Amino acid sequence: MPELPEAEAMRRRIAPAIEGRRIASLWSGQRDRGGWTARDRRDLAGARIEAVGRHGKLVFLEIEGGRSIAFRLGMSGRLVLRAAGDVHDRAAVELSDGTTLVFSDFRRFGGWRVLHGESPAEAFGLGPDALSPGFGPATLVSTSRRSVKSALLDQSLVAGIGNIYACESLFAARIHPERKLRSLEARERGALVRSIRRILRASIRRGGATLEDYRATEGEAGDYERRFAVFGREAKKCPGCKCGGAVLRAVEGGRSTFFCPVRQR
DNA sequence: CTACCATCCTGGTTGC
DNA sequence: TGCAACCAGGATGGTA
Repeated sequence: MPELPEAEAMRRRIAPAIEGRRIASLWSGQRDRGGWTARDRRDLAGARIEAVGRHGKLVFLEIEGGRSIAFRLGMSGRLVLRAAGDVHDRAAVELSDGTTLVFSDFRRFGGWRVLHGESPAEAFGLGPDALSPGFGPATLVSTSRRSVKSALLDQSLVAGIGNIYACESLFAARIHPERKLRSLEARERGALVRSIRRILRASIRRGGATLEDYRATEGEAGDYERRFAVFGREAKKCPGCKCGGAVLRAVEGGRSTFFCPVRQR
């Protein structure tokens, strides 16, 4: 559920307390024994965290010496500053000043990895971040027969877009989610990229979205979900135009897609 | 190549 | 009322 805007909101929330500090110790919960190797613990003790970065939905600690700890948030992952010990807490990084960064993930779809020299994007096979200059209309030029919706969810093509923002961006760009990627015209690719950028930025401005599984109860919750045009709004009136249609829900690859069949062609 | 399926996991919801 | 079945969702790996 945390997509790019939620990951960015988390990054911004935790960064000031972490950047420039040193790692004191690494903790993991009972069910994640082995989550840190002996080598990790040895190598990272005392190491300085230079920055908190993000690429797509990945949030990572950049550590001196070209190392990093990358957290993939999955469905319900959160990074919060508090003492570790809740049943859903999976890992924690304790800093020398007493601050603790906790990775809590009650659905356990997320995970974390320590990287030595490799960039997080490389390690996880991610395409360009959706808000970076590396992502543009050219990224969407393709011969692929798959749908534009499934392409947007492919993190190796473009990183950061999940089900929510794929639906919202396609609605904004007036493109039907089941269109084949290869069928998009140049102006549609341009419109889609602009919609993606605009919506992701707008959500970041509001602190991301907060819903169901992903509740930022331990931090300040964003409220961008109130701005959703189609996501989770099945059978409700299509907003933003006078088509008079209702939002439909279709299932593709076991995943819900929300769209307006009148507005999106 | 692509579409589909099950898998991981848990809490909330639905059905009996 | 109580409990079991079912469902959602991101990523992955397997199969048709």
